[in-house]
Amino acid sequence: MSKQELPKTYAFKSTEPHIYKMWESGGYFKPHNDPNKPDFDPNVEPFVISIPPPNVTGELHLGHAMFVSMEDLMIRYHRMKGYSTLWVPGSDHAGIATQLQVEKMLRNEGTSREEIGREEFLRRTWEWKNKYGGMIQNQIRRLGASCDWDRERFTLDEGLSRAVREAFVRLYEKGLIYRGPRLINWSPGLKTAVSDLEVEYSEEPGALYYFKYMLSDGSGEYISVATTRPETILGDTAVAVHPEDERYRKYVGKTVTVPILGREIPVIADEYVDREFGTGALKITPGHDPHDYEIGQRHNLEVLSMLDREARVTEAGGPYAGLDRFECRKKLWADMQAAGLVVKEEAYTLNVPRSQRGGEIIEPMVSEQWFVKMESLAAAGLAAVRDGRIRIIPDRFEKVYNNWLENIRDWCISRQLWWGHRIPVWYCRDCREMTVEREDPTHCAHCGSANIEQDPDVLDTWFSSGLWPFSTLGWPDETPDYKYFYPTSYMETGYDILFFWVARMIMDGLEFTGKAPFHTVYLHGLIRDGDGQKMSKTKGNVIDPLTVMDDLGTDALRFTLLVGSTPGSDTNLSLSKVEANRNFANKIWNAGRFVISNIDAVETALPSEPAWTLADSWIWARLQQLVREVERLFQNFQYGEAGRQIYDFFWSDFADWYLEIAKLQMRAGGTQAALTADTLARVLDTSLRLLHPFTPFVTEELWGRLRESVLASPIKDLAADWSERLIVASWPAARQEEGWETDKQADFALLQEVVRAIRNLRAEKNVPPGKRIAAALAAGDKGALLMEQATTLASLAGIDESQLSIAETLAEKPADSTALVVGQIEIYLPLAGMVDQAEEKARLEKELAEAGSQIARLEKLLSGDFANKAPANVVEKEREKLAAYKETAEKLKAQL
RNA sequence: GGGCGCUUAGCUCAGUUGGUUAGAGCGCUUCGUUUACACCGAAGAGGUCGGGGGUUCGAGUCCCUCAGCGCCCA
Repeated sequence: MSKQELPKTYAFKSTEPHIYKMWESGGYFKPHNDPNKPDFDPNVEPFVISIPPPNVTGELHLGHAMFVSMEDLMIRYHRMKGYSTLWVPGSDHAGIATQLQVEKMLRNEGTSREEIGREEFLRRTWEWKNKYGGMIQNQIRRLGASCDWDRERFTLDEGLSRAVREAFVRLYEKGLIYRGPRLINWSPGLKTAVSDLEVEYSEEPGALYYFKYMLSDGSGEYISVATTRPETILGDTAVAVHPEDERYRKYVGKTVTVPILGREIPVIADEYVDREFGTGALKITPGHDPHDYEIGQRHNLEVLSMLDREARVTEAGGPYAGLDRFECRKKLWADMQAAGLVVKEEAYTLNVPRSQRGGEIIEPMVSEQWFVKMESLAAAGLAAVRDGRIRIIPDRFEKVYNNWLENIRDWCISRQLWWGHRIPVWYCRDCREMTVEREDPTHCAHCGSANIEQDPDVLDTWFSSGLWPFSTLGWPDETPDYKYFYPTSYMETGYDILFFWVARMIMDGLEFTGKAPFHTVYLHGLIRDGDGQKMSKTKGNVIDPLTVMDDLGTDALRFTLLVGSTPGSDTNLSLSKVEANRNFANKIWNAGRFVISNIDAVETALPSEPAWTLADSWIWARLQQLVREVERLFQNFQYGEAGRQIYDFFWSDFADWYLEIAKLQMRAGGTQAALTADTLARVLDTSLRLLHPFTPFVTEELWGRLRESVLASPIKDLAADWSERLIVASWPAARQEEGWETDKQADFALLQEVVRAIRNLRAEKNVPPGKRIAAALAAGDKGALLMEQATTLASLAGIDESQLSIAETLAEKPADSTALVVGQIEIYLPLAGMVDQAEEKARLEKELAEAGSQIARLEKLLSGDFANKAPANVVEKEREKLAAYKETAEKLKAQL
């Protein structure tokens, strides 16, 4: 018999690495049914998640910790349920972010990407990727992630690049990709176009500038116009008014003169103009404002570009050419002031477009870019959610999703960057035609010329991310993985990338594979600090998950994130919560230690006719109830609530009550001890299985020890069908109630009530904790039950069993004692010398008053419509309560 | 401007088919080192569930409305 000496405190630091290594090297993260192996069975249902790929050069933050914890929970649960489970890991090349990092490094070296050239820059970037790219994957391992690392993918891998190429060419061939000059969002700092989604709007104090647009006819009349960006006056090609605006009707069709430049531009009428805003007249700059651009299209206005790629004024700006956009604003306004064209300035809150990356002000401008036509793709995406092929959790996000897709605009996919998938388009210098092919061409497809050149731009990183669920499984090839594991099952990610990523994966999946890429989208919230503030380096409130894991353990961090969150809602994380859960991990450990030591102490085999005690039956009934609840909650994606219930069961029911009683039962020895150890082992086993998806490390470690102990003990049959490791143990099956549970639970609840009442009184009367006192109970028809539980009762309530008398009724009230009433049970504790009669009377009267008010409340309730209209079992419950209170009141009165 | 969410104990939050005495962790008070655990145990204090109205036998939970805070879209 191996007597293990387990440390008193759970040592997560030494446990976690060896457990993870055991799992990974043991192949436990791989799907048990692999389509690439000869014994593959296509009938086994797979369960698949593709990881939201972190930026390849990123560092672990709590957002990662959140999704890894959540997805690992989903994966482990399904693995234990017997699905062939696959979690595909990988990372994203993150075009802009990575390029910025490498450029920063180059700057530190005193050079730049322009200086070293494209080829060298890419070589350096790959070098950087190879050096830092593995870091985040190892940090994800520390979180316990059970993904199949052999299937790890990177968006710039050869296979995934082929997928990108295939997707682009297909869209192009279908006419869904086009190139053209359009108004796009330009990032002057990064010198690239960005998509609408990559622009964030922030409210900032600014000014509204009012000025005069003089009529060109020399009449001296003018239209007063307001703008927030005076420099764009240089690009104006019209002034618009509302067609029904009486103030301006007479000017429509005339022309006005652009200040300083002297260009004549028309006054047009358009319904878009808001008569209430500003002066009711709107300057139109089609080259630098999205709404103006549309108006310009409607009226065939000229589009002037008055800013270049660095946001400096172009030739179109005449004397201002070469000035920075903000300098120009100042100078032009000053000049206009001098020319008497200024009306006024007033304070105004601007909605400033800023780059999601870096925060600089974005300039709308016209540029030649590649776009994807979204209309048909969006319609398919909408349909998939509408008809239930895809379910979004929580469902309120379906509305957000619909709203976005219903108003979608074409997606600008070209980026003026070097790090990414290069656009597979070749331009012919001879015939000017484009060649778009799956394999790199050497000749123009139109004229055969070899004088061709590839488009210098790369694709938006999200273009490749959108293919992720199937490109990682081998698409466009029909690989065994793709055929078996695609479509995937859940897509779990933060709601902040619903549009960026989730919607695009859905559209791409439907377009390219004809299938929804997953059937369930589960969205989690953002992690904030303990006071609900967004974490940021400037605020200094960032919690580093690596530090938390170092200090408090991975299980504690995971449990905190999982239990502290509800779907779609933000989570406030504080270290005190993680500490509490570190304590929980320790509780699990110590309860486990206790159970194992008891199993090791068993010397007798189990009897053929088990005689379960009340406590045995109770804890078993509670456990089965828990299993049913957890199953129900998991099915409803309420992982947090499930975790909470397991926590409560384990700590309150199992550790606080059952373990204490088990100590007594073990003391009895023999078959009683064997039965108790058996129950301890069963309950611990099931608890660890339920907890494993939440806290994989401590449960795996402990379960291994438990299994060893059981196998080495007389109750070894219990573990006969256990797997070797908890990670692949079977998930506890929910069973139907057998009928006896309610009564046993009620009996045990009564025992608890009696114990609590006595403990309460002892504390109130300052009875020394160790002092065993006498007690006399008049228990009515509960007499038999309590007599049977006498030992337990005595032990838990600190009563000397030899001085405990339990009867149905007492002939006379024991002298010099204090009385307690629990329902129909009277409890007399002879606390000689400690009893103050007056105090005693006051206490009993207070209790009687309490009972009285309850009786009044319940009688009123039961005499009303409630008794007729509420369901019978609910009414019955209230009747029973009333009866109990009446009995209590009765007994209390007798005391007074 | 449109949409969504939140408002529950001093603090941070649970509470999803409405069931009548609203829970947890931390913090607080009192007591305690009995051979699983002081990262612990026992006992306790603490809430008109944001305001108002409605539906219902019954509302923290459903509906309307107001207020404050936050987020998304335009």
